[in-house]
Amino acid sequence: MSSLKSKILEVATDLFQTRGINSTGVDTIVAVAGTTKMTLYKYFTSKENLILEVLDKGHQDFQSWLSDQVNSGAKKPSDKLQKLFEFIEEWVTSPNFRGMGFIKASAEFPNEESPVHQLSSEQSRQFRQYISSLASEANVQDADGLALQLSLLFEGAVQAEQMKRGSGAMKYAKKAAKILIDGALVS
Amino acid sequence: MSSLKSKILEVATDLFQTRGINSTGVDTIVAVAGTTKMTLYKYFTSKENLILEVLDKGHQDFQSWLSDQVNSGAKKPSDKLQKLFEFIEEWVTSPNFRGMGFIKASAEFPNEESPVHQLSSEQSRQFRQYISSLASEANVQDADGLALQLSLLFEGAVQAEQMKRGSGAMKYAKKAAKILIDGALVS
DNA sequence: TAATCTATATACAGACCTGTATATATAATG
DNA sequence: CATTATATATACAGGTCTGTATATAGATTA
Repeated sequence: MSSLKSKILEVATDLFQTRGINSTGVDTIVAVAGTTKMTLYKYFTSKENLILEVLDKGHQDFQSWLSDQVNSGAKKPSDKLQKLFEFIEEWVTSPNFRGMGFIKASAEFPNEESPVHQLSSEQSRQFRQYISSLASEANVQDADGLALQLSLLFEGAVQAEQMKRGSGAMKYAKKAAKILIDGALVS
Repeated sequence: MSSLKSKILEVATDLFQTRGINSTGVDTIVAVAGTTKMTLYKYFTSKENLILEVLDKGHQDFQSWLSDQVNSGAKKPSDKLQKLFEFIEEWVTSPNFRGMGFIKASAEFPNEESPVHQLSSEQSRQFRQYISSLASEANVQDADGLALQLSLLFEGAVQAEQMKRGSGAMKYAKKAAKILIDGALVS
C-alpha cells in the first residue's frame, strides 16, 4: 500500500475519533496528512469509501491483535475467556487506542440502509461471534447469551472511556465480566 | 409552553434519533413540524440551543418516569434495585421509545468543550448517581462500582437496541444485572 | 535529453447549512 | 373597525461541504 494512502487512513482514523466523522471534512484530513484532495480522491473514490476503509482497517487491526493475544496468552478454553477482558483493558488503556470505530459510526449513521451503518453492525456482530466461539469451546451452555452480555459490558465501557479518558470503566467491566463468566462456567 | 414549541421539540427528538443530529437540518425540522424557520428561531436562539433543550426534556422525561415506577413498584430498597432493569426494559421496548439522547449526542459531539457533550456527560453521570443511591439504600458495599457496572450494561443494551430494534439485548442485560446485583447484596 | 508518472497547487461548481431580513396574512383584543 | 401580536412565505447572505477540472512541479525511466 502506498505510504500516502496509509498516512491518510491513519490521520482520518484519528480525526474521525476525536472530532467525529461528519464533522471532519476531507480538507482537514488532507491538510493534517500533508497532501491534497487530488491525492485523496485518487486512493479513495469518495468520503464514504474512506470511512468504510477506516472502519475496516480498525476492526481488522483490533481482531487480529486480540486473537493473537488470546491464543498466545492462554491454552485452556476457559482461560481464554477469562483473560479476554484483560487483553481488552490493555488495548483500551494503551496510548494508541483510538476508540472502537463501529460504536461511533453506528451513532453517526443511524440509517440502517447506510453502508457505513451496515458495516458497523456487521463488525459488532463479528465481535460477538468471536466471544461466542470462545464461550462454546469452554463448554458454556448459552454461549451466545454470555457473548451478548460480555459485548454489552465491553461496548458500554468503551463508550464510557471514549466519553472520558481514564474513567476506569473498563476495570469495573472486567470485574463484572469475571462474575458472569464464572457463573456461566459452573452451571 | 406554546404548542408550536413543544411540537418542534417532539419532531426534533424524533429526527435527531432516526437521522442523527448533525445530519438533520432545521429546514427539515420545521417542514415536518409544519411551521417555518422564523418560528423556530423565535423559541430557540440557535440550533445548539434546540439540541440542548431536546436532550434536557428527554432526560427529564426518562428520569421522572423511572423514579415514579421504582417508587410505586417496590418498597424495599433491594427490591427497587432488582426491579430497575425490568422498568428500563419496559421503557426500551415501549413504542414511544426514541433512544437515550445522551448516548448519541456524546458520539456526535466528542469535543469535551462542546456544551452538548458536557450536558450528555452530566446526564450520564446523573443516571449513574441515581443507580448508586438505590444501591446505597440497599446497603451495597461498593455502590458506585455496582452502579457503574449496571450503567455499562444499560448503555450497551440501549446502543444495541438502537442499532437493531428488537435485538433482545435488554433481556440479557437484565439477566446479567440480576447476577451482579445478587452478588453485591450478599457480600 | 525526452517522455512518463506521481503529487501538488489552486480554483470552482453545485449543494447544503445556519441564521436573518422583509413583507404578508391571520387571529385576538381594544 | 382598528390595533396589535403571532405565524407564514420567501429570499438571501455567508459559510462549509464534496468532488472535479486545470495547470504545474518533481522524479523516474528510456
